[in-house]
Amino acid sequence: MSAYLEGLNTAQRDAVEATEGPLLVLAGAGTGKTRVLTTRFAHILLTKRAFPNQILTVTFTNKAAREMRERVAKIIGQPAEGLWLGTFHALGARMLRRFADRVGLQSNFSILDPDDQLRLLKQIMEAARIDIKRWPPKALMALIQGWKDRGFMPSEIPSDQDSDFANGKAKSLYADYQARLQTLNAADFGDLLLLTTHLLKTDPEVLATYHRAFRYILVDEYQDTNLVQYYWLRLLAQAHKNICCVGDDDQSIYSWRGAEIENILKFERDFPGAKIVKLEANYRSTAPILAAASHLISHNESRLGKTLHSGRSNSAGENVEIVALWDSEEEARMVGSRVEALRRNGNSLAEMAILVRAGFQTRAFEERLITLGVPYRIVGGLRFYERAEIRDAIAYLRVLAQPSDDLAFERIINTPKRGVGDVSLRAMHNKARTAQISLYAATEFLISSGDLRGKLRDTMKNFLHQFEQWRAMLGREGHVVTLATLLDESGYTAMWQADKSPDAPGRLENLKELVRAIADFETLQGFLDHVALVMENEENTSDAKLSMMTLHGAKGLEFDTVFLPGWEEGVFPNQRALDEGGLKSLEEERRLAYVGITRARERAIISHAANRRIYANWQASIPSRFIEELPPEFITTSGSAAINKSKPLSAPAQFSVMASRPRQVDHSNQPSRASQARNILVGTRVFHQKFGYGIVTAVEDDRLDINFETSGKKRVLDRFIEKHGA
DNA sequence: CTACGTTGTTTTTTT
DNA sequence: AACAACGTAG
Repeated sequence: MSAYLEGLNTAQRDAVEATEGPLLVLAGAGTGKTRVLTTRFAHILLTKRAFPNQILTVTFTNKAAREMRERVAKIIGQPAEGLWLGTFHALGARMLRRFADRVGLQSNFSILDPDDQLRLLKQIMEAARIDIKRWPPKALMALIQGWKDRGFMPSEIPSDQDSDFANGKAKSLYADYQARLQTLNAADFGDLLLLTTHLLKTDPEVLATYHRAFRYILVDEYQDTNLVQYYWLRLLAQAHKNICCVGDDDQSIYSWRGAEIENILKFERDFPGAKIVKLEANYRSTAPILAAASHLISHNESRLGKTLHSGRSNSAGENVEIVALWDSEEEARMVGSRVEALRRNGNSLAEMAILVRAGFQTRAFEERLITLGVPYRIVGGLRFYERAEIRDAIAYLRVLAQPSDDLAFERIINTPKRGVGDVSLRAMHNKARTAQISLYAATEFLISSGDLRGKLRDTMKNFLHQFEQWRAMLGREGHVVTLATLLDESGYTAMWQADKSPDAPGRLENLKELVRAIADFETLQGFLDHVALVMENEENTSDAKLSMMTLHGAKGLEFDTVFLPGWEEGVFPNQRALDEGGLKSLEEERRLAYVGITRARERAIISHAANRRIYANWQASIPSRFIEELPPEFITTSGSAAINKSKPLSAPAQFSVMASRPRQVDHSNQPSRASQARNILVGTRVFHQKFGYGIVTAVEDDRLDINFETSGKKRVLDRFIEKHGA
């Protein structure tokens, strides 16, 4: 047997070796899915079934694509270049650029981000005299996205999929929007797939081109595909039928973004003669964690049904913990002290994560971790390319690359301030509309025609002249120098230098980083594509930090220790999801819980609080139904608000009383051991529930002066502190 | 054009 | 409660 096949289990090897015909690999969490995918890729190459560029490999995230590329390179022993390996959108863009003229675009079309889309839609709605207050543009954007996700061009929307948005005008607004995109020479994310699919469907030449190109197709995370992606794949696979989809129906958590769990559930029907391989041996987690996850997910109806079993030789481990707390603050304290305890036992922060259902939950933990001085990072906050200064700089580049990019032009025409107000801008818009030209061209026209007068005329003339110089420079000296020059000469850098807000220096730093980043790209177009499609920030992962993120953000990751707080009805399962999607959503929430638990290698700590602050006021909450769905023999329950079944501690009464006055406990931050023997001297390192760690600087009876590490000097009563250093 | 007051919003968001 | 986005006044 070939070396690369060794070490695979039987199912994995089956999945690798079944190269011909359709194959669905149902890969449970932690069963070696990526390994199978990359080994399969290598196997096809090494058995000489295809050349590297004849394999189409599709992922959802850039991260997954990158990982795959690295692993493939390792196996084939050379840098994996010229491959068709990337995200659906990146590959779609690549195809669309090649055949752009067939859908009325030029191959250098811009890719709009959601922000641009929204502004454009707003303009279109205003032009159609639609009341934006009554019909929010955001809703239209969602509607159009939904249509695109399902593969409908404006003319193809079936009547039962139409909407009564804006009294039934949605469809025609969608058509207006598409027409507008075409004149702007732009495409949105949805178009990258919608238009390529349309081409594959209607243009035999395009279809034949790619049938010739791809002999094998590999798809990752198939459970997350939406309808267009499914059509796209089916059209491409038609010729050779060698399509291998890897996925896990139990980890489908993006239905609200158009993902169709049906795609994976009906794979056999879609691809006749399909083979199915199930990967069920989990190499990641301990037996109790697997048991908990499996038991929980078995409550779902619509699933293909896999049973994970441990493939680990040392699968014994701690039970999954359920900790019942009084309120969200106590929950944060519990997590904080557990983190510290684990750390003292030699566990790295890099191997711990707090996974929450919704972003607002991170706040309590952040506060606590800051107090304790525990380094953490929030994964999935504002991304580099979403920052205002970066988007501005990129808008400059977009206008440079394509003067007709009106959205970019509009963004920067008055940034920094050039005295262009509503009135002037409207004049430009008017000209552009009536003459069917771009804003850039319209401005040019208004300058030479003399419609633009006085100071503004000079400013604009200079502005456009600058662009021409930069464009000349781009050809002469390349994009790196040009960007740096442009930022200075346009006055953009100066604008932030003059800004005295505290985040201005950081923004300038970001701009420098952007100039550094652009150097990695050969062409300006290449960079702009990267920016549009690979929106992510490389973070220095050098120092170990605890990770905090949403459950959605955690998919595909794993940690030794996973904290799963907020398992309360309403929060998780999320009430709004339940209201909107009923049973289907409940099942998706349950899959989310499954994803959360299966992130853990060694221990999972689930918690819930009896009281939680929602917006302004406190609300009593009850434990999540998911907790009852865990197997009792593999869980251990504890915590101050635990309902102790052995003692008759009438829980409901306790809840109702306390729920009415939750603040009462909130401020009684009593340390747990208030009456321990005191032996505190000047210089002792102590801990205070509210202020964190500090050194005692003076002692006076029961009062202590303490210099706290994070909150400075304070005088506190000695019963509020704990000696540290146990 | 900017500043201030009012209003609405607050689940998840791979591209 | 907190904050962003929007509209109106200066």
